[in-house]
Amino acid sequence: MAEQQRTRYEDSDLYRIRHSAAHVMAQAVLEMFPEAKYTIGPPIEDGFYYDFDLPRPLTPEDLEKIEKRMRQIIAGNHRFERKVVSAEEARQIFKDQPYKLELIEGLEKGGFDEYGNPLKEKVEISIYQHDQFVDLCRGPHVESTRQINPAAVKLMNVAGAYWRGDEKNPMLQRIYGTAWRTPSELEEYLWRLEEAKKRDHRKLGKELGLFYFSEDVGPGLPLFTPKGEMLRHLMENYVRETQTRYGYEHVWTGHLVKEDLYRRSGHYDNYKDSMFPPMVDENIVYRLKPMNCPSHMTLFKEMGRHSYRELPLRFAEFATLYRYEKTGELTGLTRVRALTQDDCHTFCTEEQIGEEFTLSLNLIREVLGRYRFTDYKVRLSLRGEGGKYVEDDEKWSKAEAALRKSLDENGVDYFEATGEAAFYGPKADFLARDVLGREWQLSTIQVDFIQPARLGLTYIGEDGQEHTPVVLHRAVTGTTERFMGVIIEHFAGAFPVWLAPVQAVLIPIADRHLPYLREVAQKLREAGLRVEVDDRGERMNAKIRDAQRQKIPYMLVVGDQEMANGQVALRLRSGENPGPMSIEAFLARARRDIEAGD
RNA sequence: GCCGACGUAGCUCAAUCGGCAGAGCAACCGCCUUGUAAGUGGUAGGUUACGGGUUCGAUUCCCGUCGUCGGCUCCA
Repeated sequence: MAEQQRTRYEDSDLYRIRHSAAHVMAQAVLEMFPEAKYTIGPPIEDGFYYDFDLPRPLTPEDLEKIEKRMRQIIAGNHRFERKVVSAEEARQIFKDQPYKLELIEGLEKGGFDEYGNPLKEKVEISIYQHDQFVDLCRGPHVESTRQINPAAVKLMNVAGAYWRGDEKNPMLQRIYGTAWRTPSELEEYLWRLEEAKKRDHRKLGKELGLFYFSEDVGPGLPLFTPKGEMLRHLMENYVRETQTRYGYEHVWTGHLVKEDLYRRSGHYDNYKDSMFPPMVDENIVYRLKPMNCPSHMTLFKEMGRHSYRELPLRFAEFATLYRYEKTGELTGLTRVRALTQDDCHTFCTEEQIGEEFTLSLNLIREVLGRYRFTDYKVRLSLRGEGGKYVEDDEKWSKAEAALRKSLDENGVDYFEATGEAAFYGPKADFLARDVLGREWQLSTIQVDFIQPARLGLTYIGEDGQEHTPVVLHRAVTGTTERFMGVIIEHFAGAFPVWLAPVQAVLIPIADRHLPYLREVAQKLREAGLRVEVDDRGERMNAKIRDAQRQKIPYMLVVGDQEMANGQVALRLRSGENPGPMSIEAFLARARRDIEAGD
């Protein structure tokens, strides 16, 4: 996990190129819409954007025109001139630009950057001008528009975005663009996008016949086919067995909970809008369970008085939760309304936090490794400004100190992010990169000093007195649905043998081989393999083609020779052809591959 | 929820100006009995997402609803 020593993005050529391209784009847009109000336009990963307040929605044809005009501006070889100005001068320059005036006010008042984050140093107000276009900007830029390669710039799409990212603010139009040093870099980036599209789990999920969504059932509520459910089962079973080996115990706490419990835990105030609407029976109000912590804590309480000798107590559950995500937030399996968490709550003493953290960490490392996620980083998510965090400075600093200590003692490299904590405590979040370099938040370990006290949890300590336990919240793969989406894309649908819903398909060359094949299939099933016999009235070639497209790890072809010798001819989805071998030899090979995680 | 685009057969996509909705694959029924990525003939498949409006006539134009996609916001 060691961070490579390299130039920060902010100091790179690419950053300057993209930042400058954003200015050029803003110029082109302002020429097209002189009454446009322009706001901010920073470089981002792989490109840049600029937000505008425009008199009408942009069309794809507009983008083409803007892009064309950008190339002309670039060809003009205009210098980027930086100038430091006073707030007063800045206000004069941007007198018709209300968003810029708001930014100037922010800069003047002790300094906030364009994202609204407070700046540490006193800020100097600077403007950049090229050609006829002036922008309030900290820089840096390239020296001249000529340093932007016009053949390596492309406008991508238009999207809505709230001014300053606040949904109470007006909606602006954001144009996304990408810019690179050379056309071949641009080509490679576009290829990467294409590749990502091919791996899209929504597309592959349908092609591989794993899951569907239906308007009849409802948005964000996936339906899993037999193959999809097999995959779920394999995923959950693997984590379950691993957890058991690590000393976690599984509990089950159902799907409905009295709303009152969530009022006491604090979830109601924070999340009532993203819970499904209440179900009322006489005068009792129930909710579909959106999280497990209060249920697990209640179970802890109901199990009677706890001695310190019983701790740590680790309650794990594969619980399907229901969250009323806003319709616009739903995306395939990665954001659904019915989600199955591999959740765990560890009840322990303050002294045990370190050990329990290490246990969770080792579990997470093992599981992510098995799924071939080797590149991940850890984010220490801390509380930020704003009202959602429970007020109790002492408990927060204790939790934060405990988490930091655990991370340090385990030699984990981490970076910090304020405002990313849960309302009840800080988190260590694991962000894994998939083979295409995209980042996913998967595992999490959270330290909670708040909820156990709120819900009145106690144990009897060595001193005979009541104490409040600490709760560690922990998830490994996060949710089955989302993780399935991620691994579909990570493996491009070609799951390792241990995860493949169908591990082998048996293909006869002619119908007369079918009885023998069925015998072989039975043997393989008895040995624990998931196999299918392809007995359709198709030719072998067509069956191989279909098996390839289903990304089935092993194709076992049988003709007269194999049948005579009690063999199968193995073909792999890679196209490799190890050829005829005995059933035992094939089983040995399959066992080896499963063990190795291939 | 907000901004924008989109919604035609199970899938991928056609349909000129508003004039009888079409192809490939898949499915089904035959024939072929096959040696490592599509053998071949035929059949069937549609309230053009849903509801309303304009029109002699709507897949096409207008309005609304639902859903999907790209973002924003949110993510216990």
